[in-house]
Amino acid sequence: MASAADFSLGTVRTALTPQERFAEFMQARGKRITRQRQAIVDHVTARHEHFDAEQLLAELRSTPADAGASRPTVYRTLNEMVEAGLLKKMVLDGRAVYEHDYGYPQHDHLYCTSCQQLIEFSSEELIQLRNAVAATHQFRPQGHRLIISGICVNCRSKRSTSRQQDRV
Amino acid sequence: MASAADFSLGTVRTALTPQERFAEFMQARGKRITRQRQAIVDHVTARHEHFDAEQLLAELRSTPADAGASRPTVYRTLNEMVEAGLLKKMVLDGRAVYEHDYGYPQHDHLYCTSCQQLIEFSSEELIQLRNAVAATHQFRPQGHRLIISGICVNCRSKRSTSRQQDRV
DNA sequence: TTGTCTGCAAACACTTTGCACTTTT
DNA sequence: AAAAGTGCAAAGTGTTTGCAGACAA
Repeated sequence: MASAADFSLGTVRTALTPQERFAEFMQARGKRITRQRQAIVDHVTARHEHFDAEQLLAELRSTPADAGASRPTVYRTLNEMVEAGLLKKMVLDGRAVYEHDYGYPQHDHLYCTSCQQLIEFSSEELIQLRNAVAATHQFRPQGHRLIISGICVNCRSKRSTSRQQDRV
Repeated sequence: MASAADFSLGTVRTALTPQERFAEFMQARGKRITRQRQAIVDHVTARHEHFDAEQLLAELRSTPADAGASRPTVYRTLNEMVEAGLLKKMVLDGRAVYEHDYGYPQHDHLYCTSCQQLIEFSSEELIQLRNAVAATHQFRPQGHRLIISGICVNCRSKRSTSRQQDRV
């Protein structure tokens, strides 16, 4: 049977396309690649922004080509994509927000509480800090999530006009 | 009118007790200190662990002295306590978890995905890292949240017996 | 053909809200 | 007495699930 780990071309680049990886993951557990699942994976793969389930659902519906998918199917498929390692899920203001994970380097976020924009950043120091802290507590780290909330440049300037600002 | 900021005794220590601060906050906006609100604030203040709304509700109900409070009142009061700066709220696995904020130094968490335990830690370096990153993006930081998930010492040892491990 | 999917509607967990009655100030 | 609070039941979110018909392998 084929294995994704057999290849290793350089740094973060991965051997399989997200679609291939998904197919492999699904096949491995006897799940099928249906029209809906394919449409969802393709659509998500085509864009690199953060998004939530309802957004995706709406976009799929407005797409002429693929006939879209129902809400349950969208939610089910997003979960499968997270399990497959294609997407990473985070919870913001009560709803799940997804971002690409497969083939992307580890990173964290700046979250603008005024316009809800997520800005990515990576920090090698943070990883080291994380490992050091974990070691101190004899804790085995599996992952982490840092969200720095505040006001982004855009909102800082137009802040004077309309009252912005929300919870942290 | 009285102001909490008039005092400033030393480092992290605060002048008013949580109860006093809450009372001041409420008075300032014409809200009353009812039996229920008092019971909730007292109960929460008496313990320093992390907790969620349902837990608190159950504890209040099982407490003989105060007759407890209804679910809506518990939720309403928790929100008020967060607004008053007494509690900090974070969302974990779908529900809100609260911890003391007033008079406590900034800290972050290690989260055991096996037993759901939260372990606190503080890191001055993290604050600096945060500010440096924010500065790079001309972002005005208002707060941050770092959660390192993994397996705690206890679960690491008893891990062999029953299969643990969950999502990040 | 067989077993997995889909979509619908209903169920869910957590949290908030409308409203009549109660309580604090 | 006046204003704000409480509790109940109901409404809301966002997300999941049972099930009968639809479809991929």
